[in-house]
Amino acid sequence: MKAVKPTLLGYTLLGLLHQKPASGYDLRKLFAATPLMSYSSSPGAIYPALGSLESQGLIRSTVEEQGLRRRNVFRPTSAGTKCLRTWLLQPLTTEDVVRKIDSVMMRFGLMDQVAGREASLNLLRGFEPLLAIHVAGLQRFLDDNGSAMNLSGRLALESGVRSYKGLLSWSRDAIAEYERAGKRGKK
Amino acid sequence: MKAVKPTLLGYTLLGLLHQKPASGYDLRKLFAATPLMSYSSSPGAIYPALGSLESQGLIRSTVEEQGLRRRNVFRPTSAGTKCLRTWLLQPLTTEDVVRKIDSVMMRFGLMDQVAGREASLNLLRGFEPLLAIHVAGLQRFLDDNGSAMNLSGRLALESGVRSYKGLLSWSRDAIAEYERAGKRGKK
DNA sequence: AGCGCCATGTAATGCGTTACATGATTAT
DNA sequence: ATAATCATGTAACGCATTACATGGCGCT
Repeated sequence: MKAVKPTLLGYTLLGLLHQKPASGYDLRKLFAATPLMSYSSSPGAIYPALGSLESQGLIRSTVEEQGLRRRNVFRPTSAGTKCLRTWLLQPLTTEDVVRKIDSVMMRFGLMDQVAGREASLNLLRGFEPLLAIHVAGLQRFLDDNGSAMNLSGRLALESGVRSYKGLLSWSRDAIAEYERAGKRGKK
Repeated sequence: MKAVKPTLLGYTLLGLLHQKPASGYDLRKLFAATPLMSYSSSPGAIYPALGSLESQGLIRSTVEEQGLRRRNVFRPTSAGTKCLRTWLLQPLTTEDVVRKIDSVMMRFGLMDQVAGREASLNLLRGFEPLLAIHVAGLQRFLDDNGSAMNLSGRLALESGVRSYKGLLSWSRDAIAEYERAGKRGKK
């Protein structure tokens, strides 16, 4: 078995297709219409990415001619779904928190549908302590070096610290929300 | 005169060199030691970027052999400083706010040293209303579509909204801080 | 007949990442 | 002596961006 490792965009497409089969054009519209992500809806990004997923056997396309123009509708293969799950369920690393937040949030956003609520809650429970550690480190750096920096530099750094603090409190709220939803579900 | 347009990393290096001349290795250490940015300290990023800046005439290198090993110390040329200022003082666009926040924050962080406090405050004053508009748009999308999304998807979106809200309130605090500092300075 | 949208792509370009490579110098 | 650190790079690779290209369909 060969190593198959889509890019973040690839995984994202895979996740979206898992939620609902779609054509390249559908996906482009989706990217353009939702603030979900920082991706561009450019065809030069999406069509090649779909092509590469298909050539790796992770998605399959079927042509639909339903009265209108020809549409190339993609859906994940079982290998694709498996690959997606593996990516989603991968344990979180410090590196993920420090430099790949986008990827983490994307994984989380797709998680419910593909891997279930248990898994989502699990991810959050791993996320929170890693965030707490990182926030503490940033705060420490700011305390140590802030006074030696010029105002705009210090404020820029502060904005980064705040943003991680916000994420930390978000993660706590999100855990609480899952726990509430879980209780309701079991009643 | 040819068009000279460094990348974000290039501008960042230019800004750091404006604050203090440094060698490639110094810069790598700086990137590794400070949480300032999301960049990697990999030599494969920094040395080529420095090379390209040099070949564009934006920085110049002088070899220093002060008792130790050979060090290639870079500093901006006057063209480099001018180019940096132009980038910093460029008006903010909606696009910047929606998809290039990193670049905006980097510009702000470097601003005091290169363009003065007036300019920093000016940037913030342009930033705040653009942020407010964007936050309103995100909130609107969330209100309209939130109930139709699954829990993890909605929470992921919420985290994005919160993060922009945090940035908005940061920008207000930062403006206030500049105004206080300005008053103190003029007394 | 012509304009604009639907739908799919390709080509050129440039950038960062990872990994590899080299040599000189200080510490143990 | 040899390991670690200083200091500089190069090569291969993959990826996204921008811009261009094509053709069918629907409206006016």
